Amino acid sequence: MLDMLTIGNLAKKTGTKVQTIRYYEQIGLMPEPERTAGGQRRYGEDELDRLAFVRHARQLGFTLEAIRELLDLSDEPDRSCENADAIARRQLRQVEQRIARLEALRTELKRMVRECAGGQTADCRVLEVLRDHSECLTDHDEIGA
Amino acid sequence: MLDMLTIGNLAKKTGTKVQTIRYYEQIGLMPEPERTAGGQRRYGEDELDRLAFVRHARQLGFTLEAIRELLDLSDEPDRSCENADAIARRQLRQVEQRIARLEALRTELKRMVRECAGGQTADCRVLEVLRDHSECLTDHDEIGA
DNA sequence: GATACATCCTCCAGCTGCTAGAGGTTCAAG
DNA sequence: CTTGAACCTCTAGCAGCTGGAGGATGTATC
Repeated sequence: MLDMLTIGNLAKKTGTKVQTIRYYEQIGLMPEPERTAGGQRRYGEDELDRLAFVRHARQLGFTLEAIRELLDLSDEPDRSCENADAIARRQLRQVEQRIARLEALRTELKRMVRECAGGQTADCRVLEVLRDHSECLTDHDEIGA
Repeated sequence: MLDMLTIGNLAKKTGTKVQTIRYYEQIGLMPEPERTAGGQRRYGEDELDRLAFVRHARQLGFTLEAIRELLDLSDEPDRSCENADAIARRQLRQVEQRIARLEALRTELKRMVRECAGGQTADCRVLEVLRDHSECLTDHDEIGA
């Protein structure tokens, strides 16, 4: 019980909010930790490592579902790492698609901003381009990032 | 009443889902349209233009809040277009930040995938990197896209 | 022991931007 | 006049958290 962390300290060490940790527990991404007699959570090294893993994967843009898979794989050290590799490749593909899409947006936004002469909204290029899709040069058909 | 559109036809013309149009009405982004005696929505040109504007701005990644501002500006043709310009610039900055961030992720993911030798999960580079943040070369501190 | 007060607890609601479904009504064509 | 597609309202759900209310606990100090 010496090196046990409160949820607040665990949060600090991993750069996570307290509520987020409880949320991860609720959805089964983090295990139910030990509790004090009074019902407060206490965490050990294992949980610290696990949460660090989760956070790091989140920073790399993995979904919680993908992280769940990675954690499961990580728990079975004898299996082939094919699966983990596939998940990472999939993530890489998604990131590349998002970059391509955002680059198209950037082009269009830059053009809008560049052409704005700064007069009245009646002649604003920004608003005009938004009004008339046919003025766009790039493809940006899907919505979202 | 001749050239009035049903919600379904408006949806088709703008590439929007019917529910989404009703949602936009609910949050005040689209006006309450005329109704038939039986209570069905009927749309005219103005609404078609407005929805096209909204959809186009969404495709360019503007938030609904930003779109609301742009629509308000668009309704006041005499005012300076400074504000519209500022909104577009802000959007451009955000897109550029997201690109920079995703590029850092791409670098890291590529490295992970490249180094994976295809053995067992115990030695998997993908999992190892996720476990140990210090192995990362790039900054990717914020979460999300 | 008593007290103070930071931190913890659970539960619930809300964020963005839609999307889906249940259960019922209206419209237009034949 | 009947059929059937499209419409209506209402509610709930998705990801991934975040915040707050209202109350209990843990620890330091007196």
